[in-house]
Amino acid sequence: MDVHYEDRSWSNQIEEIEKDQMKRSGPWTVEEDFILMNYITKHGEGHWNSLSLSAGLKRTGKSCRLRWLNYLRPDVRRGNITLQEQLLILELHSRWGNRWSKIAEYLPGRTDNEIKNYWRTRVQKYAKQLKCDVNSKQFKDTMRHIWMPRLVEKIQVEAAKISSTTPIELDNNINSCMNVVGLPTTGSTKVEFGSPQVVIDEFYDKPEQSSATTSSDSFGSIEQWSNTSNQVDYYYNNNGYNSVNDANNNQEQCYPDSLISPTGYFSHGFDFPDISEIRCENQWSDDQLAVTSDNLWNMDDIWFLQ
DNA sequence: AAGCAGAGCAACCGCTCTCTC
DNA sequence: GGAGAGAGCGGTTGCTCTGCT
Repeated sequence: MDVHYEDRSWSNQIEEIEKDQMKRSGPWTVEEDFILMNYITKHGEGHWNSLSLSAGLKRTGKSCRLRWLNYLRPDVRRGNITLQEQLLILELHSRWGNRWSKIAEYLPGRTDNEIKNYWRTRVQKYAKQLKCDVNSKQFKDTMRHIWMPRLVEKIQVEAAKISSTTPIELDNNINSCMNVVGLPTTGSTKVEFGSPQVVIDEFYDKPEQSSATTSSDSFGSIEQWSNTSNQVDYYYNNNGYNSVNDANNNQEQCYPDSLISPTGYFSHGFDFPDISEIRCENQWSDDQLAVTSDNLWNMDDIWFLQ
């Protein structure tokens, strides 16, 4: 809906301009979504202010951009944050803090807004329950020593379930596989089903002794290989990596400079510390530790904390 | 059934960064 | 190098939904 001011009288033009400047706010309507999607499909994204005007939307360019990026983009993934994604968020947040967009880069389809909301609603709530600051050492310790092992354990259980019941047809069902493990779908991703080992790696050197099957699609590739370890290892790599020698397979592997895992969960192995010690140190009660969302700290899990 | 509280999430705001002229 | 516009990012707000009393 192009507006040609030059075809009208001055008063009409001014009226039109004033009308354009009365920007709408609040929830987007289906019609507005449709207009925005149509316009971007035809003309592409960018230049949001002029896009808004040209498309005939009474929204600010910023608002259009946000709506597109967080909601209308075809590759936006909606729905529950998976266990793997939760683990990833905790890990990456411990490295980068509130760099939501950077964290979002590692969770394809998730937006920075969504991750930020997750952090604020779930993680900060949990910190509140523990009566400690989300940035405190106390809370970071809980994350590292209690929450993350718990997540890893749950991921292991899920992985075991998958391998013991239905073999996954990697070639035919790549997207659902990615959904099951909740792994990034960009770059090359390796997932070991049936054992706790899950590897996310874009430039990972394949262990020579492992037998692997690989499938790929437009999003990347996924590789399955035989079990050699009971550890859960998450290896990340991206551009600008450094190398770490892997003692297990005596082979050099590449790790990104920016992704040396601060918590250790995404490095080689991890330790399960004495939880009672941490609890004692921080004087946390069962109630404090047991009550939270995400089904991670329900009452059934109290045994774990004891 | 009504009222209330809390959770979840979409959208907005303000600041900063980047790019262009 | 500086100004202005556009874009991006993180923090905050406010609306809606759900569950509890």
